[in-house]
Amino acid sequence: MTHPLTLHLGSFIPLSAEEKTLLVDRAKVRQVKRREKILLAGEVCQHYSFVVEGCFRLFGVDDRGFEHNIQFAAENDWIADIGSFHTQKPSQLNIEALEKSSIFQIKQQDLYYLYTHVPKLNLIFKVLIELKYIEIQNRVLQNFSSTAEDRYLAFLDQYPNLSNRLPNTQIASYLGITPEFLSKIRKNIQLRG
Amino acid sequence: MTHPLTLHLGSFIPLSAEEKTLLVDRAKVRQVKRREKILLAGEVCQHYSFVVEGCFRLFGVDDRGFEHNIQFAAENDWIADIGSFHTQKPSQLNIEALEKSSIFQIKQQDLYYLYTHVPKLNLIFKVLIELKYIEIQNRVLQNFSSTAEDRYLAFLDQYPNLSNRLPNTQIASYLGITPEFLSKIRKNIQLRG
DNA sequence: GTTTACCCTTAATCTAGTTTAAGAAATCAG
DNA sequence: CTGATTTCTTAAACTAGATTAAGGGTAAAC
Repeated sequence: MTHPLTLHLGSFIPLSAEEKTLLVDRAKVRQVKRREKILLAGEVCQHYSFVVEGCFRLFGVDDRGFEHNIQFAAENDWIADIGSFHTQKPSQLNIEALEKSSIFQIKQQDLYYLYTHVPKLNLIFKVLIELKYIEIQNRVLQNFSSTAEDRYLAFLDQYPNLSNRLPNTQIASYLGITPEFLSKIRKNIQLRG
Repeated sequence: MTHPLTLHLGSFIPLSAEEKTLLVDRAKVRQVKRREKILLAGEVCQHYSFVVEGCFRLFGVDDRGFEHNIQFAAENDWIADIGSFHTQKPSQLNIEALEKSSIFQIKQQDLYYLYTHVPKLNLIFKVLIELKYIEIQNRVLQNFSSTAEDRYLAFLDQYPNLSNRLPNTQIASYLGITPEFLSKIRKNIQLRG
């Protein structure tokens, strides 16, 4: 009855039954396997994806082939390469499921159709992008807090539910350190705390 | 005659004479001295500022008192703590003029007034935020490109005009290295190139 | 339900970047 | 124009974090 997507978007500004129908008709459900990628670097990001269940990572690969996690998204969060989606230029990033997941996807053309037929979505998605902007800016700030240990503690604080759920390799990649060094940090914290 | 602000915003979507008037009435010109701060950490960011002339930096201060530049903004660019502006929560960041500057400022309440009276500004500012999002995401990606030298070369590429204009201390703070190490990098590049 | 692939930890060695210091060069305000 | 402040460079000693390697543990998949 209550569609997860209308429930989520309606929490910003209430939506009429009509508006909900327009929305639901353009959101396609999709099951994603663990390790499956829903965006490959080189492709244009064609969808905004809303996570109903599971967990994803947005990551880039550097010149030397190392992966770097930029962002995680779990239940009730959105994931997309916002840059590629809006410019329709190839993405430099990948989006991969870290767990078996279930998502709703809205295609770029459909979102722009919805923008004109449900004008309040313009406002809602402006707010969503603002929130994502704040998230990524906090990430830049967090990277400043000098030591890797400080950054790890900040990560624990910010994602208490994800820290038990994600493998250390993924957390290390997010923090910009090696898994080995994350092990060292954990040991040091244990010895003291 | 052609106001810098309407010229800039009109380049996204043309504005009527009436819309221009509404806009210009709510944009206050301001002269800013070198070193003067237009946002202090702890304050709420009350303005979007459009740079007509001069140059600004957005920066945070870490636990140990070190400053870290997140973003620069020169002519025809906007600067604000988007997070603080939209949530109306205290900012963790500062905005400081790196040169004697001239700007137009729009207050938060005025921008929201304009959103309702000039609806297309909703769309224009959504695009502006998208562009800022892409800029900061590229910054996160750039920080991945392994060595500090690579990051410096990427910086030169991305801001060819700013690299001659900014002191090395500011560039080093943006790259996340010490000015001393930036000197070393420059020397190494010279010895080879 | 077991085999295979992934994941975590520890430790030794190594390196990119920091710190400290100090003199030379450039820039700014009066 | 000039003194004062900021900025740039060099170099030596130091440290946070990477790399490599290797053994044991855990969870996924057939």
